[in-house]
Amino acid sequence: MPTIKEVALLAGVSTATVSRAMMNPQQVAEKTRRKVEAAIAEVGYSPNAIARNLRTSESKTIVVIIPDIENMFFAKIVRGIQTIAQQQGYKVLLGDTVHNATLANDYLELVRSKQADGVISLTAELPKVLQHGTSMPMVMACEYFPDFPIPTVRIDNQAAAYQAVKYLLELGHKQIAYISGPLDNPICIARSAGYRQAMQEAGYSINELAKEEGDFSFHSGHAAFERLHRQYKMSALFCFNDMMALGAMRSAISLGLKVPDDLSIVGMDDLLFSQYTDPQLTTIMQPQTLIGETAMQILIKILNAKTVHQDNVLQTQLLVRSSSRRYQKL
Amino acid sequence: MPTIKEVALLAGVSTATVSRAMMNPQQVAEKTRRKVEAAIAEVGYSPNAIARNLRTSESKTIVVIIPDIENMFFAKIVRGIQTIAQQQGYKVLLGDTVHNATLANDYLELVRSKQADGVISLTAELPKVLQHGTSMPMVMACEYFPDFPIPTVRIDNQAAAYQAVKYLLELGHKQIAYISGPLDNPICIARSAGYRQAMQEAGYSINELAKEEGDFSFHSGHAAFERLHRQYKMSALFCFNDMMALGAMRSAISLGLKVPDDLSIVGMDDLLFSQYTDPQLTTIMQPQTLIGETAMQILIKILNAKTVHQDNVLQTQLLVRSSSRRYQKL
DNA sequence: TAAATATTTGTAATCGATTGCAATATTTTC
DNA sequence: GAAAATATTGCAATCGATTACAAATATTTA
Repeated sequence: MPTIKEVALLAGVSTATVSRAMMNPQQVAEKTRRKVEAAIAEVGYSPNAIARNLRTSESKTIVVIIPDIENMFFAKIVRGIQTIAQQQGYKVLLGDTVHNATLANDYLELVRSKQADGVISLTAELPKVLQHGTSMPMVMACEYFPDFPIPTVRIDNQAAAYQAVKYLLELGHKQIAYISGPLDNPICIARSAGYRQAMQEAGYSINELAKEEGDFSFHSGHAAFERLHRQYKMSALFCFNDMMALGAMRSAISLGLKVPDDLSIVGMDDLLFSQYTDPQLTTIMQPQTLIGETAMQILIKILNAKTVHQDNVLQTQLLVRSSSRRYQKL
Repeated sequence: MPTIKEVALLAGVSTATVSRAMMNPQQVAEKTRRKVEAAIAEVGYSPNAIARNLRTSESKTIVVIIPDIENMFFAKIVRGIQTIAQQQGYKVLLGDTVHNATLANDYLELVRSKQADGVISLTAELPKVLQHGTSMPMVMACEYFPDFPIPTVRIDNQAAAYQAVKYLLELGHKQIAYISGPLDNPICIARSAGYRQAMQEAGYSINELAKEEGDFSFHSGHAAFERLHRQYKMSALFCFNDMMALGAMRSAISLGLKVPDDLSIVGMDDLLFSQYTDPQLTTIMQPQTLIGETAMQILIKILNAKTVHQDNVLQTQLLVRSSSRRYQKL
């Protein structure tokens, strides 16, 4: 790999001039610049970004930490991030943690070690960060830590769950079960609270058997429904995300239930596929692209001005499709 | 951010010793090492990887270039790559190109500029590489350049398509249409050849109207089928991937067709969802995890030994499910 | 034409680590 | 206890760029 020195030699100038010809073309004379450019082309020079970053201590790169690349929910968010990043000249690198906090730390390491300027985390599985505090430029999207003040972009999880359950109640359902994500996850705690709020407002008591835990994956939704079906008689089901809702729906159908006649299902997210399954999935839509765009905009502000932005809460919307219907006695 | 100097000062040793205490603990005395470790902990030191990489000129990071993060096909491949990478101490960064060759080049730049040691490309949209030749450590997976000898992991695309179409022919279908990906894409060219091979072997001529072009996305499959349906009367459809097959299936159903009674559909890939749609999708399975694992293993060999490995062709398998059935006169 | 000013270029320090070599300290051997 | 062998440490060069500052050159002004 040719270095700046070889270019300088060939062009008959100093390395400083070569560097300037690339970084601030206007401050080097037309003629010299052309010589430099020719030399660059001739040797096929490409600057060593490592050396440059070491000197300038910025990499114009940000890292997005994703808990599970197989969950389609994150795809659109990433696209939103990319759109803004590209406009502002930032590269976006994705790190898939496979739900593994150690791996997440490896990606944070990229920022600590100056290989990236900031992080957007789509996962809350970040143990060490908490200990070191919020020292690095970082934005959380979707997930959040209730007690640490990291800038966050998210929805009102409790209100969204409340809306979903309220909708089912208004359809006349009384036995409403739900499939949660990991129980210790803040957004799941908030959504559970929304469920309870709606049920209690309607005067119904909370049955512990009406709840099962999943991990947001299709398979966990499938398995959770099988357990639910054995332990609790329900006419409606609310799932904390669409992947699990789709899994539960498949499970219900293969257990001989008709959706929505025997079981109404409401999910959350609004995935690409959710409107194309049979039946089409009723769901609480999250503005995925907007979440990504907003997160990146906030991160850029932090990087530029060190401004600390707080919670951004975006709107959700109930999309009624054909996986839910009015309650009917069986 | 504390540097190695501050650690050295605090521990009362030289920076060299601190460095060695981290890189080769066995060559520094027990007592000194403990002093250093204590100092590191006290100031919260974390080595600047940029500086380290500059000196060692390796980053223990590889980049995976993905054409479209919304296409679930790539998720499992990425997982396969990660599994092996992690075992070997490599970090994996993903770059989503959104089908954009310029962005792809940005990611290749990471390797040229020594921020990453190598690339696995899951896309063939890499114009500049061709000009510069295959100078960097690189493996292609799934896609390939027919004329440039980059180490590749892939399936036999022609044989796979042949197998799919042959299967439909054996079911008695004669009017078999197909939805291709981008027509200039090498794997699409190979799959088209497989289609033609099967049709011609069976003694059928090729009807140009039996073909439509998509871009591997769900929506393009949906749109392509609407065009096909207007221009060609078919009893069976082969799609070059599952995303398009699922889109086409939805389109067919919403046009009032029964699958598989009126139309048999065969896809390719075997996505997570493919076995859970209604009807379940018959497809040619690609060994996604294995593709990823193999690609990473080859890349590691290249990085270590500079060995040049050639084409690796992996096995596919026809998975017969309920979206296809024997031809029946209507 | 000389002085003043502006433009262009070069010199050398710097970013934060790693590492070859030399210097020093410790242990072993006789 | 001295010499030899070995283990530990430090000095200083180095990786490949950027950039403050100074020096050289070109341009304008009087």
